[in-house]
Amino acid sequence: MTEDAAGSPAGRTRRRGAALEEAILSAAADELAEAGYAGLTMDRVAARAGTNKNAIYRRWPNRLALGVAAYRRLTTTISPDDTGDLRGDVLALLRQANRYWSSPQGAILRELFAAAGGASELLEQLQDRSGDDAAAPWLTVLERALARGEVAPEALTPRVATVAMVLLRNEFVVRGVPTAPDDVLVEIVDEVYLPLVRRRAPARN
Amino acid sequence: MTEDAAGSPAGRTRRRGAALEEAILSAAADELAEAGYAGLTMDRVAARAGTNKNAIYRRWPNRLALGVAAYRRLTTTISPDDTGDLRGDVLALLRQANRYWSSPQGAILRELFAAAGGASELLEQLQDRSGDDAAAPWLTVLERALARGEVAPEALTPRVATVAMVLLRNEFVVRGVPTAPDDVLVEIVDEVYLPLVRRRAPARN
DNA sequence: AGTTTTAAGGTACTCCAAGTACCCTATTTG
DNA sequence: CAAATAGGGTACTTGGAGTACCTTAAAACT
Repeated sequence: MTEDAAGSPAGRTRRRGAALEEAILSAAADELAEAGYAGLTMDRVAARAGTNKNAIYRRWPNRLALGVAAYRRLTTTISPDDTGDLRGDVLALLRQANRYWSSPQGAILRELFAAAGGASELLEQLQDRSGDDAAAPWLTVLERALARGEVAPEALTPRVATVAMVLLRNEFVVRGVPTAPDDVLVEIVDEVYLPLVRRRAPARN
Repeated sequence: MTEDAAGSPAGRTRRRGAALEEAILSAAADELAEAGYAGLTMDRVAARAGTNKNAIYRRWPNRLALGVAAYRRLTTTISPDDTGDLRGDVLALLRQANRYWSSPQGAILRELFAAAGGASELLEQLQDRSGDDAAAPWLTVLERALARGEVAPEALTPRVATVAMVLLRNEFVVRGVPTAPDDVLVEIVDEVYLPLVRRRAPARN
């Protein structure tokens, strides 16, 4: 939470450019955090930033674009634990993902995904958290496991590496659960992910 | 497309109950098909059904609920081909799914999913097409393959059976593509699905 | 048949928020 | 110091969801 209206508009020099943009984004992020995307209104963002809607619309074409931009500053990075074995690492990562999507921030992310509904330019900006970039920790975990001989080398592709995460996201999208029960995570890991990535008999065909 | 306003309101006996409900749903489905969920307005549905908003709100609590109800009558069922081998069956099924999600109906489904955004009661009603019911054709295909000795028996669970479909849906949700390129489907099948379901070395742990 | 109850029809309204228009003024640029 | 740029203030339009309320047709009841 930053300061509310940044003091009385009288006693402050008029902000421009980057400074104002900062203030708007910051206000929008605060509003997002408090009320979610559904509760993000342009009037309130303007008021909170101590400016008006014009200044916002000069920078972002619409509410959604502002929402996406503001979301990016709520974001934290995740790093994979090292539990010493593949199953432990994978479960840990999946639990992190589950916690994130269950968190208020995760709820906002889901709202934005829903609102973007296929607008790829905007979805791209959200991908840091769930798209290709999110493959990195999974690949890290698999690399460690590969060194220990636990996985097949073919598993080291983004498509394969992120399967567990994708399946988990599916729970949220399709079932609308607020949080996925832990046994679902375990099931995903044991029934799908481990059998998939572990060293396996050479494919016929 | 059914008739537009069902004749002049004067020359018709006043409809009630089921008959009216039918007319509303039918009008809503037509509107959905023409304008998508985004373009579905209560006023227009009412006008098209030759009634008024009250009659609608007496039956559905809000626009989304009406949209979901109307969607269900746009829906067609899919049946798995039998190409004779597992890879062919799976690819065929996945291509069907891709075509569906790329179709206008698929676009509507995606809009509704987005608008429902976690309202489980409504999501449930959409699951016929993408949730557990959709597992049935995959299980059928796997059963056939099991009989031929192509897959491991552990693969016959909904979670495992639907992995390919879930991965494909993910492409739509995360990337916002209007349609998934065929090589993505092939990749999903060859890199993930087949290695997963095929008879495999017993898991160590 | 007449009476009561139920639900449809008609219409007008409130409410809310997005996006726009305009004009005035402070700041920067040159 | 002038011109150009961009912020501030404010009021407005638009559009659609949801509501209120009254009138009237059709059922249900007796």
